[in-house]
Amino acid sequence: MPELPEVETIRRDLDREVVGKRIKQVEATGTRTIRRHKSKKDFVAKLEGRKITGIVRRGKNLLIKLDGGDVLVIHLGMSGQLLRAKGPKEPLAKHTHVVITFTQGGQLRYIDPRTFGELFVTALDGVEAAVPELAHLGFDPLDDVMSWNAFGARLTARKAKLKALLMDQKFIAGIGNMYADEILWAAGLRPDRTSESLSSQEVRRLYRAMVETLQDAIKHRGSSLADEQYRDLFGEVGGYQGEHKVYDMEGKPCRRCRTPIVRTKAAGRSTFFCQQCQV
DNA sequence: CGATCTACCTGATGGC
DNA sequence: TGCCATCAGGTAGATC
Repeated sequence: MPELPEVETIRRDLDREVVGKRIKQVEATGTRTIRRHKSKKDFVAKLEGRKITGIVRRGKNLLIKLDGGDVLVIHLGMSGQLLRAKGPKEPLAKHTHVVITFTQGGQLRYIDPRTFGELFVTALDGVEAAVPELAHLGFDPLDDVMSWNAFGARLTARKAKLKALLMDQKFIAGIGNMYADEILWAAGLRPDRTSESLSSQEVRRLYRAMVETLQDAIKHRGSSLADEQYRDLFGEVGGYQGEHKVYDMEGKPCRRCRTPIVRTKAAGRSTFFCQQCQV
């Protein structure tokens, strides 16, 4: 569910809310969410007593830096939520898998119905190389600013369909199914265009569309769809779903040309686009 | 190398 | 009201 704008929104919330706090107690229910650890005990022991010193985002991953040299890596998968709770008296939501209680009071809770997400603690030193998912990440569309020429060269080096390429974390880090569609609409490019077929003008349009769409989505604190599964740290829904031009808009008139938005499959995923003004 | 499928899970939705 | 199929924001791994 959560893509770059949602993860970045949570990162900023965590930056304000938990940095500087010390972990008093950790409860983990079940083992699937912490599957990289050999035991629940091992996971808990690496967290208890540690102070949170900073929060970094790498693609869709959150890195919670701890004093003592470790880092808590969190990926929310399709349905993961990080929620702040005032204390243990607040009722536990169904599918709560990890509860972190701070010495200063308050809790951080991890909820995940589908359990595709995970949490693990590892050494901060060399983490980007040691964890394959981080080591293989491509450039960050917002942090790693590059020239249109450089972006075009990367596109030409790969000969993939644009939709698949935008979602490929090894190429660009952080874009998923929903924002890939929104970016391609903003760029006026069909999802099945191949990356090496773009004119220099189209390369510029794609780059601008990518940066502006993601920045705009962060400004609106991300997208919560009909199920309102995505929530920020405080349990609030995002606002960018109201700005969607194509995603989940099958049959609705295109905002540029009034042609009904169509739904297809691309890269194995539901894909929405305008047949008229995406070329 | 890229494209396509499967698996991992629970829950919501729509057709009958 | 129930049952079944399908779909869902992600990703890794197998296969062609």
